[in-house]
Amino acid sequence: MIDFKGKLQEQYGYIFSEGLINKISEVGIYKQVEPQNELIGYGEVMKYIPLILSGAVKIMRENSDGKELLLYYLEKGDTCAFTLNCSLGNKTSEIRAVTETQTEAIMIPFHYIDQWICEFPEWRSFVLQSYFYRVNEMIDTIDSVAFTQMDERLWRYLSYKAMVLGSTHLNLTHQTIADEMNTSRVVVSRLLKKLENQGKVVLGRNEISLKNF
DNA sequence: ACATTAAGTGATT
DNA sequence: AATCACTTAATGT
Repeated sequence: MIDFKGKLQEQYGYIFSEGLINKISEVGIYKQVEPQNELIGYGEVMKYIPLILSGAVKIMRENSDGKELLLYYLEKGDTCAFTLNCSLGNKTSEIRAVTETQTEAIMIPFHYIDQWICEFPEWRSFVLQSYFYRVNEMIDTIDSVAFTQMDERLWRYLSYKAMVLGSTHLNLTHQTIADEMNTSRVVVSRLLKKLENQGKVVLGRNEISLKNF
């Protein structure tokens, strides 16, 4: 077995007690996933909850005709509120999770969630906090989708992406952006052109660089 | 050289 | 802001 305890300590040591860290290293399964791999599909049953050690996982909502919307990213130190939601409620996944970069995670069999809530107070607050945090983040995205103009939405999307990936240089097509924002490619192209004229981005084929960031 | 894919643009709803 | 229809540019084979 790979020794992931050090990484666990590094990422979660400041919230979790020694006892909990030990417990996690015992029952957790270390996984390294390449970019663009689907972790959870729509309607699947979750058997594990992930603790992210490094990398980024994008969480998307999808409707029946394959239209998608990016909800948020999971980063190091995060866990997925939706997984908690469907594990505790014994439901299938309402979302799709795809790795954006190479990602390291520890998968914990879901029945420990409940158990540890009683045993470890810091686990309970961790679970509650990630719930709280996601609810807030989702309210932000709802606001953005419902009340914000496309140009600003696009700028926020690019900024967020740059933040998560830790780079102002993004490699993606206008079509991909359109899909993730659930709009059309033409609109994205036009707005990107506008941003370029404002000096906020530099465009290339398959690439976008953010300026004054 | 040709086909394919990404991006740019005017006109219409 | 979305869709259509078409052009132009970049890339793969």
